[in-house]
Amino acid sequence: MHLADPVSDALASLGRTRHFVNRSTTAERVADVVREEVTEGRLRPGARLPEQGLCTALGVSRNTVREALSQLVAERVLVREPNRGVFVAVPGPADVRDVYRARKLIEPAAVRHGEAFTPTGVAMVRSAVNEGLAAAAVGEWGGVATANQHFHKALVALSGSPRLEQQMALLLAEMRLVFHRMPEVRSFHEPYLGRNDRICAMLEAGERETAAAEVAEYLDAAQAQLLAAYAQL
Amino acid sequence: MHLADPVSDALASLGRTRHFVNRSTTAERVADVVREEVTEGRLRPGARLPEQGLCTALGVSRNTVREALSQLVAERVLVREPNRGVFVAVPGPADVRDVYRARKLIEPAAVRHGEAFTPTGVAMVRSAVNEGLAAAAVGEWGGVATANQHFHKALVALSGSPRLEQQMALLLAEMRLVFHRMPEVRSFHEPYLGRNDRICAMLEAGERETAAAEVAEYLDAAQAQLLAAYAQL
DNA sequence: GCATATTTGTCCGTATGTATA
DNA sequence: CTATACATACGGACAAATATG
Repeated sequence: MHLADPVSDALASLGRTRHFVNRSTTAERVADVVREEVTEGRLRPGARLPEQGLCTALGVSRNTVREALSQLVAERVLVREPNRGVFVAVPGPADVRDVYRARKLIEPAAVRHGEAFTPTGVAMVRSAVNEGLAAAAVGEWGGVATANQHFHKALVALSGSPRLEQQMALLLAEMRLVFHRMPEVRSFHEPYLGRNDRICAMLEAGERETAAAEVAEYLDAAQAQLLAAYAQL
Repeated sequence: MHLADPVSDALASLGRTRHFVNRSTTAERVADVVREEVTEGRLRPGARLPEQGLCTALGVSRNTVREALSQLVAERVLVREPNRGVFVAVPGPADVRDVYRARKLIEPAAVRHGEAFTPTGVAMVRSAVNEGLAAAAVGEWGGVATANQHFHKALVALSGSPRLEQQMALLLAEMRLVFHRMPEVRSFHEPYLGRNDRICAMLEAGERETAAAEVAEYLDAAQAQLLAAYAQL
């Protein structure tokens, strides 16, 4: 089975640890495994996930698999086509536009009015910026992409709202699917390293208003670049 | 069973319609029924939902029930306590604060910068305002509460983002649980009818900035009133 | 266009671990 | 502490929908 290989590599023991560490349910662990397979790009957008295949690969029952898949469908990582199965989501231009519509409301607002604008909060932003610079220095473009997500996650964390952070996590997970559809991931994030640094410096200087405006402009540019890439696809 | 009565009243036929109208899966329909039972207040916060009881009441299998319950847990309508079962969520003061934290970022931003600020979008807001006034005129305070939710839903719809609208729907569902914990629901929404009308008038006049500021103040007042009510509880 | 095989959606029975009276 | 109730997870079964030859 074409998808059994990467999946079975990544888990080895799901039911085995059940008796020792029952820190979560089996379905949750299955969902975690599949989610990581998707976000890491080993399961590409459009890939089919047959229930039976996952059962044998993961060594769990079909009921458990179905529960995990339902959860991931709710997270928009997978989509369910009735009586046909579940597939890795394939975000189109309309999805990109809507994700950025939501981000352009949430991120600047969190920067501008967030209640968690504290030294530690800003330090988290700085940490993400440095993580990106370090990854770029050694040419790890996958690491740059991850650091970029941490950057935007840290921006929303300035809101101080766990619910908004969770929503942002879903939007960023969708963004990973968008990037996995593109051929040139390496060069995409690099231009934004400098912008991240500048925005972070504004935050460290307490200039929230200008930082928020810069974030909005940043998101506009990123969206335009992505849609342009989609057009040539 | 103490919870079988209201549930069994509300459905009558779940599996029966399966052969005729298969518009959605059984799990989805079960989730819809339970969600409505909760939002309508027939299942109160803290109520327990035993899987077996739901099975017999709804005439579906445990697998289907578990799938539906998982979905509602993801929506924060229910909470799962490992190996103990699922319960209707009991939002505390911290939840109220966080829901309003998120709303105070999203709603004013949607009013201020939303891409769907159109005559039809504003008309939806006006429609919700009128719905509330009509319900209040005949003393239907439950209808006033529902109309109020439609009002805030319409505000976020001005963003033009389906994803933000869905997120808002989750937040409003949590708010219903908050209201169901309070004894005086009737009088709570009434003072806001006038504010809704004023905000709508500002939108109709194109004064988005002042409307957004008014929405922010509105939300602050509502949060304070709710937390005060929680303190005397 | 039709017959067949595959997969989903759903149900049932059962075993085991956990929490509570 | 025992016993009961329940959640968790498994495996098997079948009809219906879909895909395939």
